[in-house]
Amino acid sequence: MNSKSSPGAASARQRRRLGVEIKDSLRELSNQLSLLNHQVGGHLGLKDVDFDCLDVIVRHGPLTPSALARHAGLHPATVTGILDRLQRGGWVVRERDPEAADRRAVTVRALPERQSEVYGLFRGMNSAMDELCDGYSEDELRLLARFLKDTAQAGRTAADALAGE
Amino acid sequence: MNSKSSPGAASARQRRRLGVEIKDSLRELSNQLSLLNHQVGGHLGLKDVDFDCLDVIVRHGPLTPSALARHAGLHPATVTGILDRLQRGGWVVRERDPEAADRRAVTVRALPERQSEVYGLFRGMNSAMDELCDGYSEDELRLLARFLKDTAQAGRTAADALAGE
DNA sequence: TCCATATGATATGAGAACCATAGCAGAGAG
DNA sequence: CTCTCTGCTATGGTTCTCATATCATATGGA
Repeated sequence: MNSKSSPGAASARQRRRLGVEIKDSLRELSNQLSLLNHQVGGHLGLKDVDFDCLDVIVRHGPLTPSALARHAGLHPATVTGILDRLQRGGWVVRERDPEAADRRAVTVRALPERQSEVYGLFRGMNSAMDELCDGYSEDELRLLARFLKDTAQAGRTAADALAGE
Repeated sequence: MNSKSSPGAASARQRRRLGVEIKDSLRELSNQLSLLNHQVGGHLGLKDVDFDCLDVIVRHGPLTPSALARHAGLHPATVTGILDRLQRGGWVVRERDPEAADRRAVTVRALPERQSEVYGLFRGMNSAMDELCDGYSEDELRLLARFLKDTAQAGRTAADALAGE
C-alpha cells in the first residue's frame, strides 16, 4: 500500500504551512515597522502615540477628537493632550466650523506641508521598497497592492472587534 | 503624428503607479496593525511600548537589556522599567548565567506559555488572514510570504540606519 | 416650551512612565 | 595595577495618561 499522501493532501498541507508563514511574517513586519516608526518619530520629536495619531489624521482626513479617540482606542482626555502637542508642533490645526450642525465639535486637520519631513525620513525604506518592487511583474505588483489593502482592512476590522469587547 | 507613448513607457508608468500604491498601502497597513496592537495590548494590560518589546523578545529569542534597548531605540533606564513591568506581569524572566563570559549580563527570556493569550486576541485577525489566503494559489502565497519577509528586513535596515544618524 | 439626560472638548490632579544622571559591579586595555 | 568603559539598575524631575469634573451644546420626551 502506498503510504504517501495524495497530491491534493500534500498541497493543502503546503498551503496551510504557507498561511502560517504569511501570518508570522506579518507579525514580524508589524514589529519592524513599529520600530521604524519609533525612529522616525524620534527624529521629528514625536512620541509613538503622537506619530500614530498624526498618521490616522493624515490618512483619514480631518476628523473630530472624539472620532480620533474611538479610532485609536484612547481616552478623550488623552487625545486632548496629544492634539495639544501636535498643534504646538505645527503638525495639525484645530478648527471650529460656525456653520456646523454641532457647534461643540472641533475638526482636526493635518498640515500637509509638514508631511515632506515625514516622507524624507522614510526615504531609506521607500528606496528599498522601490528596489524590491523592481523584481516583480506588473501583475504581481497588483496582487501585492491588493493583498496589503485587504490585510489593512482585516486589521481595522479586528481592532474594531476588540474595541467592542 | 501619434502622440501615444510606447507600450514600454506606459508599462513603466503603470509600474511606478503600482509602486506608489504599494508603499501607501504599507503605511496604511502599518497604521492599522499599530492600532490593532494597541487594542490587543489593552486587553492584556500591556502598554504599547511593553507590547512592542515583548514582541521583539518573543521573535528574536532571549536577549540582554542593552541589546533590547538598542534594537527598540530606547534608553537603557527605560528598558529597565519596561522589563520590570513585563516580569511583574509574568511575561518574561530575567536570568543571569553564572558561566557567561560577562557576569554583569542579564538575559531576558519570554515565557512561551503566556503567548497563547496573545494569540487568542489575534484570532479575529488570523481568521481573516486565513480567508484572505484561501483566495491565492500556492505560488502566490509563496510570493506574498517572500515579499513580507523582504519588506520586514527593509524596515529593520531603515530603522537601523535612522538609529545611526 | 421646558426639563432631564447625553455628548464634545477640555481642565485638573493623582498616579505612572520616561530618561538624564549617578552608582555599583564587572570588563578591557595599556 | 590603574584607568576607562560598559551593563544594569536606582533616583528624581519632568512629562504623560486618564478618571473625574466642568462648561457648552445637543437631543428626546413630556
